[in-house]
Amino acid sequence: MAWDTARTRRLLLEAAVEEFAEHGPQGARVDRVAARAGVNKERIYQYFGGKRQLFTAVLEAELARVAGAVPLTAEQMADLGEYAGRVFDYHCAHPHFLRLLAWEGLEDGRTGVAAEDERAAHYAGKVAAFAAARENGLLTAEVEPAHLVYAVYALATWWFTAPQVVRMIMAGAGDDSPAARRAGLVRMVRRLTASAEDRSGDGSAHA
Amino acid sequence: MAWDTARTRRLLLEAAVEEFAEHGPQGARVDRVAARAGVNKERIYQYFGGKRQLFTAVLEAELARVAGAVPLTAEQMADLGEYAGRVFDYHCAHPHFLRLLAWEGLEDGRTGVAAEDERAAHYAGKVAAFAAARENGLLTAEVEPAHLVYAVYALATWWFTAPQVVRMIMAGAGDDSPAARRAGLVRMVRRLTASAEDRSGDGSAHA
DNA sequence: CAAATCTCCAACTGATCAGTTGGAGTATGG
DNA sequence: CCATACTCCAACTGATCAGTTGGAGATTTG
Repeated sequence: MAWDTARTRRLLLEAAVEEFAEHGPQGARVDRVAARAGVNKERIYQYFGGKRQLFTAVLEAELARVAGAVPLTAEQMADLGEYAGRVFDYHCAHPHFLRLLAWEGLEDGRTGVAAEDERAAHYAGKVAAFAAARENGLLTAEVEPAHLVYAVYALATWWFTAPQVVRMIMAGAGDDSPAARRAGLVRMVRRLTASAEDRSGDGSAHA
Repeated sequence: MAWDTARTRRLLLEAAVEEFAEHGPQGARVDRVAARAGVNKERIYQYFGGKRQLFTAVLEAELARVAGAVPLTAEQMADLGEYAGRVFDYHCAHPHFLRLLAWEGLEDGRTGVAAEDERAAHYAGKVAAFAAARENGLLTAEVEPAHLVYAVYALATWWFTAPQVVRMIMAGAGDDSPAARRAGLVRMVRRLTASAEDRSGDGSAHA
């Protein structure tokens, strides 16, 4: 049978995403990654170099996936609430990513940030789109575009980043389903980003 | 000289806060905690039981501190933007806490949440205060009170939770000082929480 | 088909670290 | 002033784990 090194590599990377998302760069066990992949752990050193590099590879792979998955089109720009909703949906469906990001944040300073240039460019694009929308009157001028970008991501993702706190906050509330969370998120982002003209309406002008 | 066991305990706890905030429950080293405290590590097992229990003790101690530090008074309730600003200020001054919380969030599910009942009650109090303010017309009725509580904390704390992402988002922006961040935060929370009457004004009615 | 190369793996190594132990020093109570 | 109990510590132990090695088998190439 022909060798399929690409498959072995892919199996290892998939296993590593799970392992690192679950346990973080410290808690992840190289042996477990190999076992999950059904491959000898020595392959990790051949293909990736070591645990550290494997983590970076995992982060870069997931970063690439997420960047393409939730694009910010001109249409999205007209209703940022719905855009935030889609970001929320993505992370509901792929809970690994924000865990990896959280671990990266906690390691921040100790090690460099993966793929920093591409990511910086990615976010610069978002900020530029927000700034353009503000020029066109689609977006409030009361708040800095960069701060609005911050708010959209903060509101869309904090559910996943501090799940234990969210659970306690929502404990009393009646409906705490993902759908209810999403609806609240969409409404909040609309309120936050709506321009003055839109705001004169009923607050759900975009619906 | 008289024994001062309380002091030894306190030294260990302070050292442990630093160590756990920096490296997390996995990465923290018992030997390092003892060295920082200038105490033999065996004391940790006598006073706290073990690494795990020490982490819980650390979390509970910090939780107690933060709960008292940023109260939500009736006066605060009238300007939630400023309340969010004070939460932000606290975490600027005490960066340990949110790191501990982030680690707790990542461990969520694997181990129980520390002091869950007190904390749940704490957040229930916030939600109740928001609900009351809504009745009084101080707060928008468009969004669930619990979701507004979520938003205030998400917006006030995400700076610290995903510092690497925030850095990239803010890269282009001119002024990215803590003061600028705080100002943006205050304005956003006001926009988000203002009731319909307030919103008819210029958006900074609370200033 | 033989030499060179690649894939795979079990077993090993050396370092690290949580947790323990035994004993020496120090206060306290009778 | 002695018995008891508490405080402190250096050295040890056993487990875990990242990373290595040497070799067995499969594949390619000339």
